[in-house]
Amino acid sequence: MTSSRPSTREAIRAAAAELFPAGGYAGTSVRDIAAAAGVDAALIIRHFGSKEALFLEIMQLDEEAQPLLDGPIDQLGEHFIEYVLNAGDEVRGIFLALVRASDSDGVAPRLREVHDTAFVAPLRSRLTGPDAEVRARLAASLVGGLLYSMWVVGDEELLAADRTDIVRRYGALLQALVTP
Amino acid sequence: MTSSRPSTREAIRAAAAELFPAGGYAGTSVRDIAAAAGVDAALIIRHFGSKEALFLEIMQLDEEAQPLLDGPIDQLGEHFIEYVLNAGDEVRGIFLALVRASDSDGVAPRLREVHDTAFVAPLRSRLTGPDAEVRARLAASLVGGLLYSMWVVGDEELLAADRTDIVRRYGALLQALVTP
DNA sequence: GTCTATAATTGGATAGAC
DNA sequence: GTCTATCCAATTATAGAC
Repeated sequence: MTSSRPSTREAIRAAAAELFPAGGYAGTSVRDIAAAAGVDAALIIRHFGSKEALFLEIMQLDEEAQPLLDGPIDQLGEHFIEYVLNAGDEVRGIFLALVRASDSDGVAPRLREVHDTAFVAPLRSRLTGPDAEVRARLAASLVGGLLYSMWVVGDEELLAADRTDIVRRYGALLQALVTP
Repeated sequence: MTSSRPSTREAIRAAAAELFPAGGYAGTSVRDIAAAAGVDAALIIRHFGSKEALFLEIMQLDEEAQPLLDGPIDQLGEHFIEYVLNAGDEVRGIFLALVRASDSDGVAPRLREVHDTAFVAPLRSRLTGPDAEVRARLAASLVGGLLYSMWVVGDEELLAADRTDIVRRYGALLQALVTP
């Protein structure tokens, strides 16, 4: 609002959003971000306070990234897996960067938060029954496990496999937690 | 073999095996390891070549860490989940440290290797059918997802939940991939 | 084999001119 | 708001005495 040139701050944000997931938190220096953004390194600290503050400001999910869960309950499993596989680089990048930087005290709570809002809460909202809480969290484990093996581990055979087959098979497992 | 005092090298190994999983790769300095081991920092480089070489020498699974898979095939799901939950700090520590350091080019292949030998291969060996390969890798995703949510994310409700309940529920999902 | 001292680099963050 | 110059701390790794 007070800025006369909004481009600088946005350029830093855009560069950070690209470099942090690619190179990791420790592997991405403030100077790297500054160079990619075409600005001076000092401006990053001046605008965001610290490297970690910038990281945490970028690595969060806005409301729009929440998956739609309007569909029929008996297809929730497949639909959610399909969403996770297609949900674009943004969610995947945030997930990846947070997981790999989660040994830092500052980012560990953020990973919990993103995991909760992206996986647990949407599933929890549509589950019923006495064990809904545990089932929702196991469901979130299952979903996170797919992201883990494909993008953290980088399982080549899984990445090369037929996506509709994965959606069908893995979605059926998720469905078993949703409607036991 | 050539060393007159095997204690130094072992002391370094022990300290590294404890500090790396706890503090992460970037968060653990050579000096930290040296202090914990009660040796000089220069000896670490002299004995292992580099920090990364030490990390990679520690963060691997020896054969003994492989789970036994002798039991009945129709209880493999529960047994494997039970193994993963109880399999001690060693496997968990290696898994954790590798996941969080997997943005480095040097450790990414090692994570794939450990994931393969600890999760994929044991399951793959007991699966039959045309889609055994994909099913084994989805099963490994499922298993890794549980470790992810409990130990990387640190889902408190899941950690506090009844383990036998988790084994029963999550094991049933794994079983559905083993014997469809 | 071990340790002291230090090199050589890189990092985040700051001060102050413009 | 922006940039130049720099500080200061921390890192891995090495050289050489003992």
